[in-house]
Amino acid sequence: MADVAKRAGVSVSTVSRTLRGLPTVSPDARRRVEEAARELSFVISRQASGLVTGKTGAVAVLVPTLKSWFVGAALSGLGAGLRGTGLDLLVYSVSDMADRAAFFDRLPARRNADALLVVSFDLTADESARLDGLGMPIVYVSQQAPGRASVYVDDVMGARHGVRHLINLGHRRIGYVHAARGPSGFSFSSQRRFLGYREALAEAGVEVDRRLVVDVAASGRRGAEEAVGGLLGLREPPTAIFAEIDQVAIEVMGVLRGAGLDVPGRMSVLGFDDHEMAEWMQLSTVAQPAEDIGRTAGELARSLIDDPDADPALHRVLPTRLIPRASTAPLGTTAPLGTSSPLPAPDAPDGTARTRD
Amino acid sequence: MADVAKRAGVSVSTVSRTLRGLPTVSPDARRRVEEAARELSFVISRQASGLVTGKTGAVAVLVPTLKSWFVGAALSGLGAGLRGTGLDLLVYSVSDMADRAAFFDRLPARRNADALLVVSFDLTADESARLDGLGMPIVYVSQQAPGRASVYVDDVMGARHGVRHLINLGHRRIGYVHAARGPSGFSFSSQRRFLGYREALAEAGVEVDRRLVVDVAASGRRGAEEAVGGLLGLREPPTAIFAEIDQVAIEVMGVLRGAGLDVPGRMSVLGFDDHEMAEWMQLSTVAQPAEDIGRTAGELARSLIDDPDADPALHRVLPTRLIPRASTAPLGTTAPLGTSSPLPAPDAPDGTARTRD
DNA sequence: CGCCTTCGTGACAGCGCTGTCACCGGTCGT
DNA sequence: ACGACCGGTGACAGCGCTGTCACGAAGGCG
Repeated sequence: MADVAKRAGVSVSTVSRTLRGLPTVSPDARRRVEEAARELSFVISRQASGLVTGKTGAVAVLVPTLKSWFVGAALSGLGAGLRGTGLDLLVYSVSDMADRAAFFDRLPARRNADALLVVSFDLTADESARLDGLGMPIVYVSQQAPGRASVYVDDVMGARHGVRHLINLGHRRIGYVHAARGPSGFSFSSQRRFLGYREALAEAGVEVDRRLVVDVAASGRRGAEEAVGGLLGLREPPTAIFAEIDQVAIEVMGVLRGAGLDVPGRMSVLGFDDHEMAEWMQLSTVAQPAEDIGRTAGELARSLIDDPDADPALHRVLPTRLIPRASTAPLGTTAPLGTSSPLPAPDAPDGTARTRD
Repeated sequence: MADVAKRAGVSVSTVSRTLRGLPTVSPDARRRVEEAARELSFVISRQASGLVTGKTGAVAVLVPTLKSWFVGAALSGLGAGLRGTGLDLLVYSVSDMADRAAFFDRLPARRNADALLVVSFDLTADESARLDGLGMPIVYVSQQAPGRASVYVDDVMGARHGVRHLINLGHRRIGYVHAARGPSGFSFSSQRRFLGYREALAEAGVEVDRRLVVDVAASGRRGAEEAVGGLLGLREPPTAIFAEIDQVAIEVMGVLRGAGLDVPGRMSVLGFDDHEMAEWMQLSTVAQPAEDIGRTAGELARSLIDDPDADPALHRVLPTRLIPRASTAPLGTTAPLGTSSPLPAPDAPDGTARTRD
């Protein structure tokens, strides 16, 4: 910085003021400083400025994994939301138990970020208390925390709309497939989606049949085969299946088609998420705006950082959106064997939205 | 830190030494300091220590997107590789052109990280030069840069093995589907995989038929339909299709099955990546160890940071691995309509590896 | 024309650490 | 028994910035 000052013929104070965009700099000095800074490709050291301002210029985000579609999309939106704010993104991916203990023991985010975002992370009471003691703004993403800022999607409503869509198509026996995920995250959405399923059935006067509710035990094909097998083995099998997440829905579709059952002719399948793959597979699904969630969380974090008086317990609930594609159809429709889109010259309209609610 | 010192009854110097793990601290003092630090939940401020040591304690990673399976997996591995080193992970996701210009103009990573990892990012000459002038260690991931450390997979060999697998199954007319991705990344792998395809054919004495090589223009089903339609419309259509990436392979499978063509009975399909979805879909593929790539990159970065004498141009080439699943089969096999795994009680062995090379 | 205000600027302390140096007591070698 | 040595410790400067204060010059006012 001293170099820049010398080159521009001003003091370091003026350089600092210029580079921070303070108004009390003459146009002439400003120009000279900017030029000198460019020539020396000088950038301010966050470390040094942070030392005195007490700000780090970064937000930390704690995620249970980086290999999930949702986390990737949320981070992507978060990055977009932070752009132009000068805030950097510090990612702590904490999956196994050893990492986890280390993270909560050392709390490396402390003092190294201005805010912490916690994404889909199932916290123990101890961990939660530890974060509360952190003394920095926290935003919970895809989960709720009492008294803390949160951004999440209305999973209950989403699931209700999804199931209602199936009901409107004439389905009454609707299977539900829980996604058994690790112990580390996502349980908030999981519970709420199932609640929405039950509410939609109740609303339609359909009783919940526990035999129609199954778990995908393991990840991978095996679990889906067992779950679907269980459902099909019932005396009264379902005519539609609602899966908690798209991944499971896609596995279910694969298993059904592999067994020669046409989707949606013989079985409608509905997912939740709008995973990128859902479109490729023509899966009807309840979309959650993962990027918007990230972006919103970023904005919330920023307001918490900039404005100490901001309500630290602000909740933002984002809407879901039903996207009917070709994996759901009215009850009783029996499509030709094989599925919707023929080739090479498609002789049917594109499979999207073949019905409406 | 002064608080900790007071509480432990020692000087700040001793606290600093203890917390940094220097050996010249008596066991007694060490214990007292650690206790005091825990009680006050004190963590060292990277800002302040960085100011004097010149290290930031973070590595920056530049990615073209966060919504790609590969990037997620690589970051995940990177995180694992960095764990225990005390290095934090700073993520710069730069996709659109405006961001990009801003990033390379301001180079925010400068002085805020000890090393920069550049993942699958197609750089212009100017950008490349700008990074070279950064004066910090750089590791290129999933791409090569002359004179710079790089970690990548042997795409050529991977594609060769994949195509050889198809050839060993008796296929001779093998289609190739390019994945048209954005301008921002992945072109390195793209070129190399196609090269491997051609090499494998040459090796087997099969001439490359340009009509068998198609592009998926848009993302989404539409592009795949056109590509597959083009292939099937040929006088001599292929009997197998090799897709540059799993995403495209899965779309291709969906289109084929949607058109009533059995996979692999009528058409074998092979992908590249081993996207998580590939297993769910029983897609044969050439796996690239995305997490290992990330981990290796992290190790490389660390060695570059710790050891100034380390070769800044070290290349690490990781192997691919062919994973035959149920989407490829010997030429001439005609499976029953519908695919491999029946239900509820599977009466055939699991579809994995129905043949070997 | 002298006074007060405003604007632009420079000097300087100090943010929380680390590296260096000096120092002190005890142990070892001769 | 004496100096050399070493493990353990504290004092202190200084890393690169920012915030505060003081100051001179220019402009506005009575």
